[in-house]
Amino acid sequence: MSEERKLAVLRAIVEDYVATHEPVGSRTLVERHSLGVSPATVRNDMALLEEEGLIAQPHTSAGRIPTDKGYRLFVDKLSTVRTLTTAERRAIETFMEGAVDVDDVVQRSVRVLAQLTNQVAIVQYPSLTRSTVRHIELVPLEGAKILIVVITSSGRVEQRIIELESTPSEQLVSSMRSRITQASLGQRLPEASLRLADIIDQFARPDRPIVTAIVTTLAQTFSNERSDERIAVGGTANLARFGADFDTAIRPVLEALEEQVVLLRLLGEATSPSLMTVRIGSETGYQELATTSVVASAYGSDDEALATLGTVGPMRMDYPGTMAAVGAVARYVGRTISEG
Amino acid sequence: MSEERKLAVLRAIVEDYVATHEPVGSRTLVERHSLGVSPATVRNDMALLEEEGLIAQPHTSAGRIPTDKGYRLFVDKLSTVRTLTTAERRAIETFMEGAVDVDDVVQRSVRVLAQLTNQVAIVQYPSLTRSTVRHIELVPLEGAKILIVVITSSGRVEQRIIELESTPSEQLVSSMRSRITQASLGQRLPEASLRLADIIDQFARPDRPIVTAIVTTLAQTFSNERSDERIAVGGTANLARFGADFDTAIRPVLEALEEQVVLLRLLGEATSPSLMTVRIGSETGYQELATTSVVASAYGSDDEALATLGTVGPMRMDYPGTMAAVGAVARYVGRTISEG
DNA sequence: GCTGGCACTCTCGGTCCTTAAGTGCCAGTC
DNA sequence: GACTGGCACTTAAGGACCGAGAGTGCCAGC
Repeated sequence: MSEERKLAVLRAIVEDYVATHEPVGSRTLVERHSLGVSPATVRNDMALLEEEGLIAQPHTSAGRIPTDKGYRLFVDKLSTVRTLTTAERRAIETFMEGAVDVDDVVQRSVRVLAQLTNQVAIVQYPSLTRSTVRHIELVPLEGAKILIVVITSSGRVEQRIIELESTPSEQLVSSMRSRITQASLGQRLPEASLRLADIIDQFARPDRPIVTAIVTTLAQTFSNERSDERIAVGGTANLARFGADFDTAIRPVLEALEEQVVLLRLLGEATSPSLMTVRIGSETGYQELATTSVVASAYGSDDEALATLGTVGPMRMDYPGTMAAVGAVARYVGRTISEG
Repeated sequence: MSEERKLAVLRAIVEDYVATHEPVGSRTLVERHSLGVSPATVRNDMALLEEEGLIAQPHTSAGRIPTDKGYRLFVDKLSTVRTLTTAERRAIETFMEGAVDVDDVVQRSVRVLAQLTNQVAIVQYPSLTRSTVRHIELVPLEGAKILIVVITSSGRVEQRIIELESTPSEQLVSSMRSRITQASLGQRLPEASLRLADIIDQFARPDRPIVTAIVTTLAQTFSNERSDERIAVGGTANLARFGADFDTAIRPVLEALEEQVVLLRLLGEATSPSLMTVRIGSETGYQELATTSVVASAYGSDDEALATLGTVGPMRMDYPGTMAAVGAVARYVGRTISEG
């Protein structure tokens, strides 16, 4: 009894099942892969694999399919990392080049990822709370309105227009601008938000209502959780490829896609860039997604993760290919965004 | 032979079929609606309606279902306009209140529309080419970079950051700002784009490279067709309610939703606000959407349409209810956006 | 430890039949 | 002349049945 062969059998089962979408039996397995043993031997191995909970049979007389645990082992130990073909690399580049701003980068990346993987692609917009303040601008508009613009290190530009109770003098505006800049430049947004509270006292009492209004708006913008939760989704039409098991495979995914909270949990926390997460079936933590897997990766600049992106697809997916695509797009997006 | 009764029968068929999703026969029709005649009489009417192409039977021994033409007649002549319940009105208000900017308004409206109609909702972002320039700002950043901000009458804020070949003097910046403002303020974006070309000559020759760079970027931003095509989609999970006819009803819609061009054609041109379009089945112009209908309405300020929004759903939908919801949301969004 | 052989199990795809729903038409009635 | 009751006809849907095919588990032998 060879332990290696047992794992080779598991690998063969996963690969065949992913390719054919049909339970794979001992005979076809021997035919397609040169295992050098007879079907009967393979059957013995299969019995053991089944005992270990790595494969299962849908019906007594059917072939085997991998279980969550089987895929997990496959992903962890058995799969060989695939690199993208040059055609695929070029596809990413042509698709992404010409993006004019961060929003555009995100939207294009969602499309290219969906197209590469033939799955549903999800891209989280660069996190506000993780980026730093690069520039702050106050622009008086007509009336007593003022435009507040914040540019972050991730290239994101947030703007608010608010109406003040009276028109501030040019001097006051420029004084606010410089003090606000001084307090927040280079700071993480949450910290900047804290620091700003202090500067109100630095202004003359009559000016304080105006300063307060502006600082409050800024603080809100900095800690805007809504922006942190923004997500782009694409490739839903690929759900059609899941096969006909509509209720088990498609409806739950569609429902999950409508729920931002669920999506965020699926993508997971962005820790360090180039960190790849694979959640298989029940590992997603949602019972309805028991036949679904999620491949996600953080993206960002060299040292720091800005957000995450990934794909949602059937558990029986091409893991090496998907992981390669997700990784490549994440690297590309990270580079593009940190370049500006 | 009463012409009125014939139409009453058609109305009853549409209403019943929409409610039950099953072909409706003469017996059940008489039972459910008090038509005051016998099934046999209804059968005669049905035969005539079928001759006119208003209803059809899927199989010889089945009941009748409305045809495209039947729904069309129903929508045009037979349906009574429904008004929203106060609960529904309140739902719109609570959902929409607290929107911080235009993007937020659009995203919220898509959700509320999907929820009200139980269908897929589509909202086009306010058209850039249809709005006018409200404010333009040039903000020098560190290095030779400059931030260009455009605020449009629809509340949309577009911004670009470009790198100039050299740092412009403060004087030049303020001169550019005022001339650009003068040339474009209040103008439609496409017109503003044209006018800007002329102001380059007004500057001294050494400054022209910088002016040209900025003006070119602005012109691009003004005529940015990408923004004109931006669309938000929501409620895809409602596709699950279409029933089990996956290939005919769900896949085509998912595919259409991925194609912005198709979506834009479905929504149609925004002409005047409060104009409602209903496209039924083959009227959509796409063979794949033969069992699908689109209800769309333009929205905008009182006198002018900014963009369109609507829903995509099964041909067998509750037309009065959907039209009421689309109309109400369109009015609400139009009001919100034109207010600021 | 591997293999061939064999009995066993279970799904899948047809076929056949019955049931139920609905129609169209005709002759009769008000 | 318009409506109605009755009746023969059509068809889809659901259930029972059956055979074929694929695959397994196990055992005896090499």
